[in-house]
Amino acid sequence: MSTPMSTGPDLAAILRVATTRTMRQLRAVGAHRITLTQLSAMASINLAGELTLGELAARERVQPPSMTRVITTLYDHGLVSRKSDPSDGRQVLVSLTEDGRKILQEEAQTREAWLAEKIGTLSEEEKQTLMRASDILLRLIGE
Amino acid sequence: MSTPMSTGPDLAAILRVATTRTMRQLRAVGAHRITLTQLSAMASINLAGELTLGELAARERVQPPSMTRVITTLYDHGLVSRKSDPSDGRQVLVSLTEDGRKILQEEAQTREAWLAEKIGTLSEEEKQTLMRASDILLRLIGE
DNA sequence: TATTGTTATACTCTATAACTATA
DNA sequence: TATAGTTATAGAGTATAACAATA
Repeated sequence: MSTPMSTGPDLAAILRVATTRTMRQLRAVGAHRITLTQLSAMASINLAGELTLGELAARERVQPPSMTRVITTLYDHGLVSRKSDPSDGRQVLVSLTEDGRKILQEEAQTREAWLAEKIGTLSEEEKQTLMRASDILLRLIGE
Repeated sequence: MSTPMSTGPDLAAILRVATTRTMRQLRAVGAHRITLTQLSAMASINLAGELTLGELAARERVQPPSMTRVITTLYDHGLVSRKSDPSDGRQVLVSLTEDGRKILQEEAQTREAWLAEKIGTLSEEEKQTLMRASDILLRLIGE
């Protein structure tokens, strides 16, 4: 009979600490043309190709007004395009411009460079643990 | 010969997404008496017992002025105490008050409740994967 | 009426630069 | 002079409430 090693509360606590510190590091590292929040939104748009602002807000786990602000800034910089959904004029369809795709590619790489470098020092088994953990986490919080 | 399954860049990208979404969820969930940033600082103080503001800032991965602000707010609410280090008057030693310890315990629990609940649905193996991943992450970013 | 997104507003989080106090 | 922390200031990130446009 094996004793459970990881209880919910303890694991939740260490996950919170690991998440907070990783996030602060991700925000702080390097000098960039776009912020981490913008990068994250752009990556989601790129993955979907085209999607409504509401759907994007849901995927990014922010409220619609917050996403409106992010998209407005990206639009002003020419990185995303907006258009009314022809079949429902209330909805706004968002996609990346060509510039947006280029910037995303470059910035994602430099933004994640420090992490990728550290990851390079890990064993294959450790990398797979992180990959599996990411999948579990994303499923846990609803995709 | 086995092909490496997880390359640095891909893993860095999925880790970024998982971290960002988990963080937003942690911030958004529930109604609280203290913010997530305050909870995080208080947990670090509690772990150390007593430590300098600079050391706390380093552990929390923020700059000293940011930590000064957090501590000032907590001090105003009576949750931490500050005193000059008797052997070096420049340094400020921070610790939790009795109220602080009580609030920390209660808030940590409710703050992490949604996560702990979701964790409860995981298999023992999945929980251990998350636990190992947290350890790897914390080591990766320097403790 | 209900839904989608925007505007107005405000608070949290964090940083850099300049300053004060102590060593 | 060098170090620890604070003050001043500003920008990023996010939310709620109220509104406008469309369905």
